[in-house]
Amino acid sequence: MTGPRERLLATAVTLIRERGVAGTGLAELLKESGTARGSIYQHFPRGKDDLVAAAVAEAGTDGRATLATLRALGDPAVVVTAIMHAARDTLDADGYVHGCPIAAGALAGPDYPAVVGTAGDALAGWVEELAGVLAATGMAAEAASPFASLVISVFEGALVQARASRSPAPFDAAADQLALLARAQLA
Amino acid sequence: MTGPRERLLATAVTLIRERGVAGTGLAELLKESGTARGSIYQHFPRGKDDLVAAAVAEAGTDGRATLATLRALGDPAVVVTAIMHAARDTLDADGYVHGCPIAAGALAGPDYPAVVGTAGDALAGWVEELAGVLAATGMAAEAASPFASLVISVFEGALVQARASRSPAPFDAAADQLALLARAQLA
DNA sequence: CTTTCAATAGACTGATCGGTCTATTGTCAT
DNA sequence: ATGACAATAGACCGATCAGTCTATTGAAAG
Repeated sequence: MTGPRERLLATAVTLIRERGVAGTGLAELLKESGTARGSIYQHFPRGKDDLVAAAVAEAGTDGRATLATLRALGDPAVVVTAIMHAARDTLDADGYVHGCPIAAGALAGPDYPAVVGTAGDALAGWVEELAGVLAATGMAAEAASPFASLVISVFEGALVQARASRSPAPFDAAADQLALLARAQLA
Repeated sequence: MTGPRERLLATAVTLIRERGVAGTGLAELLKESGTARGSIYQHFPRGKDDLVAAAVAEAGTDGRATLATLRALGDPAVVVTAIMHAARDTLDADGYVHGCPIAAGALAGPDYPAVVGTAGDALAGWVEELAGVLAATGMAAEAASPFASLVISVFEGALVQARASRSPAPFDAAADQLALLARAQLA
């Protein structure tokens, strides 16, 4: 088994995906992760804001690594459809319970300044990574960055819409049109 | 001055836009709105879940009415750029403090089932209204609905991204590319 | 005038919040 | 073996949580 730090981070990611930052209590986090209360402040001296910010950062780098693997798909249109379909399938298999931990962090509000800042960094990292993938698979450098930003916006927004309506439709609609737009960007 | 019900709803919308549903306490809501505690349960017998759901519903119909006015713009590409620019300007003037109340409701989690359901209805209403506007301004009926869904996704996602990074860039990137895609849908 | 009831002010509940503390156990490296 | 420190278990703190209650005021309708 891993240490308490890793357990806390992994459990925090799961809980904020479901309930948001303010909706996640430390008691539940400790019980769910099987960790002693003191271990929080051993690893995150500034408490919940620190802990959740670290969890968001970890989820951010994980997501970025996943984006990097899409380079192998070779075509921008295929890359964006793969992102949308993966999100749809994950959400559907999950019962529309879990959202994006980065979005949860971004909307955490003024009580959690470190969390919000970290979420901003994570999203910027995703856009940067995706722009690199798109450029490497044939998209013009000037087009890649704004298009990557758009794709991340679509991903986050479709996730909100899909969870609220308990339907994968927003991702299906997005996949087709983003593929069309990706091909238009190439010409 | 309006009655306590209207004050509660308006204040609830403002607070959940900033802090989310779980992050908004009733004590703050009462103080901010200048309302007696008992008035909550006079108008919303089931408490916070009911009250916030009503606030989300109200914000949903307000937003839908705003979308309806965009019919006057006459061109789908102009409609979508107007949405993105309006969101950008509002957010920028606001200091990136307030997000979308419907998104806040959609992510409220299992403690607020009425809120999440109402947020889903509100988003569906937005997509429906926007699809009608796009169809009325020249877009093919089959294309209008998925494109409207995409625009709402972009709006919600760009809002998350913009707030986290305190930058209007996501909306600017989105406006250009959605206009391009709108024109491609017409051909 | 009287009845009715929304609205107000505020005390009060039990539960939970995030955070601090003590004491003990376990596990390394010296 | 000893010292250092992470990890655990759990009591404890003041503050806040959503929700209930009583008492009083105000205003409109009969």
